[in-house]
Amino acid sequence: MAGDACPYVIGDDGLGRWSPVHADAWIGLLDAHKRLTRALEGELEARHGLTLSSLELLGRLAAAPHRERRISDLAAGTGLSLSRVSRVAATLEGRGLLVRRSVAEDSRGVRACLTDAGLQLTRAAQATHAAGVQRLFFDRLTPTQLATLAEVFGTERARR
Amino acid sequence: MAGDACPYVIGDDGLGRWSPVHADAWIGLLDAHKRLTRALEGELEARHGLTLSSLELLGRLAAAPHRERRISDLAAGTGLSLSRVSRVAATLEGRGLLVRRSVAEDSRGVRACLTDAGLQLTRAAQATHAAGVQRLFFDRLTPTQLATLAEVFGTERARR
DNA sequence: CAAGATTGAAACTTCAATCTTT
DNA sequence: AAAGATTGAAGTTTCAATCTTG
Repeated sequence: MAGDACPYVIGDDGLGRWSPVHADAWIGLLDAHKRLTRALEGELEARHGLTLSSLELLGRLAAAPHRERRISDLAAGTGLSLSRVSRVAATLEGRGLLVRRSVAEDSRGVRACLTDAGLQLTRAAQATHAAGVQRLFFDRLTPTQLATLAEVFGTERARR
Repeated sequence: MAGDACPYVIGDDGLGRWSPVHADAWIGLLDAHKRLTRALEGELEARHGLTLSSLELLGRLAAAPHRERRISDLAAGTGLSLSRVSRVAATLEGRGLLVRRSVAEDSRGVRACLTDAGLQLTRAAQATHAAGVQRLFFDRLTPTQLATLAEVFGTERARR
């Protein structure tokens, strides 16, 4: 807890309140995330018919050796649940963007294999997405701000 | 999994790959948001049976004069859709945390009125939530980092 | 029994009617 | 016709079986 300047106070009306700085940082973070993901997801959906989850999966496949990965590896790598990966993969397979094949050494396993059409769409969607992130996020940061964000959230990535 | 191969960049072709700083800032932001909301929502659900959306609504009611607000005001204030507010309000009414009554001057309108039980639960849940944000977010930031985050995301709040 | 994957049921959210009132 | 609110249908995600294989 904070020592002297307790940023959180239970007011007379029973409401929790933060200092302006704390509110800007926390609520602003939530709002920014909402705005960014909505805009990026909308762009992706409109131009390529993909959700962010789909692109995350496709991107992992495109970067993988042989452009294929086990379902469980995808789940662990993305932080998505196993059932969700299974369902997204089923949808993408229905669109011909990937094919599911069994794993030779372990008959329980299933590997998702990116098709040529899938790779093509993935590249296009990644270009759209990267441009969007640049425009909506990076372009609005000063070099100093960017460095601080990387410092704060970089530890987040190292954790995984 | 291919080291830190990032699913959001174009990848092996060498096109548009982000620097480590950019990747830390953007992907770390997404990961941090996911981790924080999951932890906070889980805590809130386990201890009070509330979602973040529910608490946001209840919090607005607790802060409002007479502890009541119109459905449409709640929607506008929280950024949630009207139908979502309507459904969340129905659930909360079913639990006896609020009551819906008509608006005197405008028979189309409905106001959500916090009950005593609702106020009590709201205060408890807000204390839990605030403590969680403090512990999981603020406590991990230096004053300088906090100031920068407020600077970056504060403009986000001013926009609304 | 444990692990990999899939599926059904349920929760949450949004979109598009729908209904009532202004 | 426009605004406030609700509801039905559909999409997304999670949880809890379920099935198969090790």
